[in-house]
Amino acid sequence: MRIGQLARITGVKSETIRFYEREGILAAPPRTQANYRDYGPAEEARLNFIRRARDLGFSMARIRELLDLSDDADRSCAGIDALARSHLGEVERKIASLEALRTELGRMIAACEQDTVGDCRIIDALAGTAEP
Amino acid sequence: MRIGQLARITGVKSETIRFYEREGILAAPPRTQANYRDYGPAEEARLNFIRRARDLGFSMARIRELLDLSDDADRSCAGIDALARSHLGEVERKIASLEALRTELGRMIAACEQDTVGDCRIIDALAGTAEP
DNA sequence: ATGCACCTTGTAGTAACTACAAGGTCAAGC
DNA sequence: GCTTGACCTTGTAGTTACTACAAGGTGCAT
Repeated sequence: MRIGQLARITGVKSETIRFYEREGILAAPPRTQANYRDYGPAEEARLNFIRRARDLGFSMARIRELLDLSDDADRSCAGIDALARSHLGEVERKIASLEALRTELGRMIAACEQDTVGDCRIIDALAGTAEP
Repeated sequence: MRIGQLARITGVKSETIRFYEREGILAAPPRTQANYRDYGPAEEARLNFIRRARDLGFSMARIRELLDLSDDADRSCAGIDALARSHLGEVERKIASLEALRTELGRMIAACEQDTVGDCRIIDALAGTAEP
């Protein structure tokens, strides 16, 4: 598959795909005899992963770490464990925040259905005590 | 509370707080007689909201919309409903992605505990079919 | 043989910060 | 009373993660 089709399928612009390749987050694919990048389903999956992880607010550095978990098959369990645990913590915090937001949005929609506007506590949904 | 303390409490730099004020996402607070910005708990909550929403990958534009839901008390239920529903959809998609990621990270940690490295399917966790 | 998708390198724009400089005010501590 | 640190302003410039476009070239289908 060429870059244009991969771009259409994943919703990532061709230029962004080449950018990811330059950044080393997406390996340089084989080339056709015409020097076109030739992508397969593995690259498609990896690109979808990157795009979704970015959408979830993970930085490129963090995504690189996550991808390393995937790439370094011959890695020590201790290393994998520590990194996976740290990512798991971040993921769980994000889930908790999003669930609070979901609850509040659901509450507002329900109130609207009964035509009782109600007060909006959407800020409170995410405004728990701060910790970086 | 002055800007420095708010910055310490929320983990948002003073310069970023002023930036949010310039951008109109955080209202200009009252000033002390010394012309210092004077923040209260409401601003703290709003700032925590903004910071967390950014961390979850919401754009400033999207955050502005969410805050509008909170600010415009005298808004039509139809308008609130449509906007809340659209945000709810995005939130639910994000939760689903994060839950897949959580499951896979948990699986890797569990495998490591038994010293059976196992294969990493972390990419598959987020690489479902694409839709922008 | 025309047009479109691809190739390269390079520059520049965007969003959302982040940093720092210059020049000034305010108030607490020595 | 004077220094020090936190604040004020305006302004410029750097960072990350793209996004866009230009110039000049290749491959290939119609």
